[in-house]
Amino acid sequence: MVSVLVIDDEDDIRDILTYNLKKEGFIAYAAENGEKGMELLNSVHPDLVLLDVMMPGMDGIEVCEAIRNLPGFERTLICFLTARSEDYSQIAGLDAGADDYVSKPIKPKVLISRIKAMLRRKGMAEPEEKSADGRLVINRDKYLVERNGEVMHLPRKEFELLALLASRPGHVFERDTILEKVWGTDIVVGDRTIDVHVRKLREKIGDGMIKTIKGIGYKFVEQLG
Amino acid sequence: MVSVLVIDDEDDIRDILTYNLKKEGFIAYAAENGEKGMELLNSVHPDLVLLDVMMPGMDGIEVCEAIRNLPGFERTLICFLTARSEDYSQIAGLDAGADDYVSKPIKPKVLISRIKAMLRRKGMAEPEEKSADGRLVINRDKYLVERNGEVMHLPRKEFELLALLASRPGHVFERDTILEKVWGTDIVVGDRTIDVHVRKLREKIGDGMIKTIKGIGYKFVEQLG
DNA sequence: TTTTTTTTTAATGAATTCTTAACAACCAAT
DNA sequence: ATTGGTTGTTAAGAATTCATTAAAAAAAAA
Repeated sequence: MVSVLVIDDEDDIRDILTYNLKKEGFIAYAAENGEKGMELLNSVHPDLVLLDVMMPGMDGIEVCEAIRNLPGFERTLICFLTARSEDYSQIAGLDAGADDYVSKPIKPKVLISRIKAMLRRKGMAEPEEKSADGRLVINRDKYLVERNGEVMHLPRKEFELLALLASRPGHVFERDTILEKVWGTDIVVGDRTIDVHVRKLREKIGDGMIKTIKGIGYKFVEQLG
Repeated sequence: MVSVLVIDDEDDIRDILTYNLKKEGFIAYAAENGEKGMELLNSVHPDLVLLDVMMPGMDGIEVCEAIRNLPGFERTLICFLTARSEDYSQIAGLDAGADDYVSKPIKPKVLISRIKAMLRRKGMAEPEEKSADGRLVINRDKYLVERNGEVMHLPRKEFELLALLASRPGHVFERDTILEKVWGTDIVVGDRTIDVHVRKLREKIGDGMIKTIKGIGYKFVEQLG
């Protein structure tokens, strides 16, 4: 399931976009400014961010740079929403790491097709991911994990769970977030399912890598000296 | 606690920067040239390096590259200090992996805000998150509370209660408000429940942080001169 | 298909966290 | 001092949450 975060200060735009995104089967979230956007980003971990350039407070460029510099969000797609009057080349010059631009006024159909194109592109070359602490190398397209030179294969769910947790060492992922990111929103699984998968992961990658935060969720341990 | 290493050959600059950094709650170190800087880097492992570009001996660019190639310092932030006369684009062209640039003459306030922006992007703890007396850091992202460098884990209710009180130091939260925010509206708990949680918090974060306002509620102490 | 692997559930027990209850201490107003 | 109301403290046991196991169900592979 693909989730999209819309950050725009205009109420109408947010409503139109989230409505159309949901109609297309995306999970849509919205924030009215950069600061709130960054908060939501942390909690929902979207696959794509639609980002208005001109906003009061933290503008789109700043938000984009902030996202690009946030560990764990390297693979998050960013698409700028620009007013027609704004000079495209200027924005391109200020390129802060966005994946695409769409000009206002936004035609929902155009936006959706651009989004799908971005996702398609992203689906092609997937570089290997490294967890921040360097002790674990995660190879996304082969579902392989390397630990101290030892390569092991993990089943899909276990792999996705590990990849999520390891994407931000130290960050506590709530159980809901884990369910949403690994299992999706439509499928319903019992509460113990996560535990069992964590159990298997701990068995395979070694105890102590994944820590339980009782009442909240799980986290991947941070770099230790 | 965030530590910063200043590498600059001018005594005045080093003094001004370390003074301002310490005033802001950072731990500051200084070195007068690249070689000594690299030594200090190894021993103190700072979160951020402020690096003068023009220095006798090893210049800033070289130091930056050296840091970037040093295992264990991939996440160390680097910020160049550049003289206005130096061509920004040239430095940008020589980009050796720095995270930001600040032009001389350096205005401390500008520098501090740039540093905070960098830390925010990097997802690191900011001095801003500190509570009133500067000795408590509440990190919701990691569900951790840090006190005098000692990190501790709090159970959910205690954490939420502390986060609420510390969100507005000095503000008195009524017992009803606390119940509503931390426990929710539907659940009903007895009168002593809050007290017990406050008791446990005081035990863990130290007495004197949370004050009782008899007949009203509780507050987190304000900034003390 | 059959076999194997992966995923989910269910059940039990352990651990942590939360709440209560009883009483002590405190403060302000009689 | 006495009273009434509020908060502090403590310890016990409720309630919640998680770990673990085994086995069933589903999915993938042979």
